[in-house]
Amino acid sequence: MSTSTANYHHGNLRDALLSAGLAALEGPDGQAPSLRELARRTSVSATAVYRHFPDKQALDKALAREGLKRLGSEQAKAAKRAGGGAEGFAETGRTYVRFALAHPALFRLMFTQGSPVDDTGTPDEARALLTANTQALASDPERAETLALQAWSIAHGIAMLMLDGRIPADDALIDRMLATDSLFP
Amino acid sequence: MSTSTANYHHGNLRDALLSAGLAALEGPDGQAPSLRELARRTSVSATAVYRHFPDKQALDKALAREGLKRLGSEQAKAAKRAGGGAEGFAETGRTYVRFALAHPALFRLMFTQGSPVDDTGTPDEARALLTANTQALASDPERAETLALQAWSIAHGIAMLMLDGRIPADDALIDRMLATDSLFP
DNA sequence: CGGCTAAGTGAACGCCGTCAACATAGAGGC
DNA sequence: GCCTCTATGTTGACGGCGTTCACTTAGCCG
Repeated sequence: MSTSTANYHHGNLRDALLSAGLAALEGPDGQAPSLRELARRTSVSATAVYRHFPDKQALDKALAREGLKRLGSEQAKAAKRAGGGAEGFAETGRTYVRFALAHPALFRLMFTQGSPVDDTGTPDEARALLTANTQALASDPERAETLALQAWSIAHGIAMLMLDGRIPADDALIDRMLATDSLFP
Repeated sequence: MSTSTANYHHGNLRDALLSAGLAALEGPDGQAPSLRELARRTSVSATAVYRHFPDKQALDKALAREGLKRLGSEQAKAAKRAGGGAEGFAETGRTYVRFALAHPALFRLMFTQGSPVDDTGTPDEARALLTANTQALASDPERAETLALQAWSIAHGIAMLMLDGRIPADDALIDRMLATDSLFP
């Protein structure tokens, strides 16, 4: 979120709404908050929201973008902590799944929200990490791209299946499923 | 009452609602239909639905169950057509992803709907196939279970990322990503 | 044939997202 | 220093949603 400070009139509503939204998404209900609920929590009328977002979807998209940013930064931190390389790459995968389990509603929102084709050319950090890591680990660039998509898919699949209760949300299981030597010969 | 055919009174509403629901889920809007919308399409008042389902979620669950059944049967057919074995197993994966792309709203509903822990002990066909295939292909039973979850996750991940527009929904790409020799050494 | 119950109806409630019309606070030109 | 202009807020209303309640009806069973 941006850095602005003053809450002069009623406040810099945009940031306040995003904060309230992120807070609500961490709530125990696991539900995406409604626009009216967010307005209520910010002590503002529902229609005030429309001064800052054209519609609810735009608000959701902004929340999703913030979520992506956080995921990327956590992954980068984890990879660095692991010392980069293959082990760092593996750590980004584990972090991906753990992030989903730690912030289920936010994670869902991040991917429910429309395709990111509209992004401004700069890919998010998570994606950049993925590309960089796979290119470093594979010789052939085509093989690198396939590897990137495969790695993303398996992490995403594990995350989703665990969120949906299809697979036990077990930390040890995450490790076992993502063990690099049992994947990608 | 006879459970099957007649639409004497106003019809066997339950089946009619499920049919309408499945039809709506195939629609181009990619949206899950509302309870009222389904009632309208069945020429019945909204509250009539509550004679057959305790709430909307129960209706959705019934639709999800039907979707799972169809997926399982398509997978079984595909595996048989491929002659079983490793190639048959690979074919179930491809079929999984193609099913998701062919019926996006239904597929989403199938997994959005609460955990199937409440099922009656008999797992769905898709799951049974997965277990059987992996047990046949791996020696160690623990390795078989891991393999099953990994295979499920990567197929599910590809499906979801393609549905969400994160990855191009390209048939050739599905094949490339699921190529067995590039996964699972 | 008459009553019982399963299956349908309509009105109403409190949510939701959104629109149109109106209010106001603060900035900036005169 | 006042006055206007605009950005930001408010109220009220609309139609749609899921759900509850009180009511009607249709067909079976004794």
